[in-house]
Amino acid sequence: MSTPIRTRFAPSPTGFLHLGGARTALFAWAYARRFQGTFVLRIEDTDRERSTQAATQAILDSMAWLGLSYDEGPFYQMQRMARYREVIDDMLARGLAYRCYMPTEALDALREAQMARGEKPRYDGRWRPENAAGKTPPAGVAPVIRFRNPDDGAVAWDDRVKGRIEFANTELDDLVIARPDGTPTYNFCVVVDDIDMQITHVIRGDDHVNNTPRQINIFRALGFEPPVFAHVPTVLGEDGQKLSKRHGAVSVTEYDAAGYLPEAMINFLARLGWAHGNDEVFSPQAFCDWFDLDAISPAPSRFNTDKLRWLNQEHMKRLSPEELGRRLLPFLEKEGLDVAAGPAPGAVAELFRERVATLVEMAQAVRFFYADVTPDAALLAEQIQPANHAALAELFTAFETLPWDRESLNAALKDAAKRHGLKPPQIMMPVRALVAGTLSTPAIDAVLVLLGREKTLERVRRQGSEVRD
RNA sequence: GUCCCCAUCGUCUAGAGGCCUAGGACAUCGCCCUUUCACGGCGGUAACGGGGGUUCGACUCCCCCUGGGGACGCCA
Repeated sequence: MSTPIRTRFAPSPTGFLHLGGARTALFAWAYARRFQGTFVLRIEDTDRERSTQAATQAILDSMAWLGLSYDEGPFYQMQRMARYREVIDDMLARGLAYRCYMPTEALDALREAQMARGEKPRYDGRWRPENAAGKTPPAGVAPVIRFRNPDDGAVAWDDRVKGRIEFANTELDDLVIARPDGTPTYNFCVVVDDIDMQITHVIRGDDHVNNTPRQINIFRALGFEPPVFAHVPTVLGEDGQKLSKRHGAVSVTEYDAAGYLPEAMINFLARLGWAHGNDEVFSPQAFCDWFDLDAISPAPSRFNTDKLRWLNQEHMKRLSPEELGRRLLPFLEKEGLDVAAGPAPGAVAELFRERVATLVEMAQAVRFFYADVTPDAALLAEQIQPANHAALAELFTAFETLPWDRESLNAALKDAAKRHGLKPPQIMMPVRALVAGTLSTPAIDAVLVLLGREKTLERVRRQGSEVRD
């Protein structure tokens, strides 16, 4: 019996949850689900300047929308201060950490000088106990606390997605684990939290690989073996550049608002850097059943809207009409439509799901079922001409009494055309223009059935009054 | 600058030394279906960055180059 798996997602609430973060969360969540493990949510809010409650809420909302449910948490690092101080005091007492009185200006100058010499900028250890003997702390400088990193040897780990990675300890310096005001810093909190929360697998963005050796050193100093690490590659924008605001939508909530289905989003994000043979369209459940760390590609991948749109349509096609209608409902309301005044959203959605890629597009396309349309005058003039006046007039009269079903409507449409020597489109297109205000609709008989006799007659009579003259 | 990582069609990817005449998907192009727009069906264009090894045999393993990305904070 192997130890139960515990993964975590640890965002810092300094902004919305972006696509890269969402995919990282997805992988950590799926891995826990796959092996009946525990998924922990931890909010890393030690940066008081930039952390906001609004950002925390946005992250929570995004995860809820995607269905990434957590088993423990959310834990907030700001509420764990006492614990961090306890560990820091212990490290100080055991000589694993020390106070450094170097002013930030001096540090900046040091770094600049090192860069100028072509060296990697890093702290020189001047306040290490062995170097500081005899030095008196300058007055008025509140010290930071630094972790005493090993001087030699190497730190290595077998990354589950990147393979073996090794860093020489000489590349690392003594990092600050507590600021002058006593608040602990990221690399330190992460280690204490991962130990306390018994995290077995750290799945995070690969912008953290450089932090990993430092964290491993802290784990060991504290007497713990580090967890398994899996660094997932970056999600780039469509242009191959790092994701940023100028790429348009980068927040997952924007995809919710744009009418994407969460299951499509999960499907898309999952396929970025991961594959299960040639499977392209699958459910969140299937993903959890198939997912494993070793199958993650080590290379960064680009976001692709075309593929997301295609996947979204595929998932819309897989939903039952009723369910799709339920998903569509809020978008109809957002369009300002009175849903009660028209056909059931499910019936409409079933008719339109093969022609649009998002729920927003669908809500816009089905607008004419729920609100009056004012066809463009030029469109009407183009569609309604002397040649089809008589046929249309005859058809509209038939509309008053024929059984209101597809078969009857279709027959009436064709008969009217035939009797006047017209081709079916010559009669169907004007009807489309009249009732929908556009020439591009599903089969017109199906549209009319849903629209209903009353509204149909109302529209053809009012808009097409000239036909009867 | 230093360190770390990465490298298959335009894009996402399959590929664990012979199964590769490199497969799938999106996008794109053509044809078919069609009462519009879609959907769907069929077909096409399109890739192993370069150079060295290792091997009977490299997309697959090793090295170098090139090209990308990331890190170097009292941010996370």
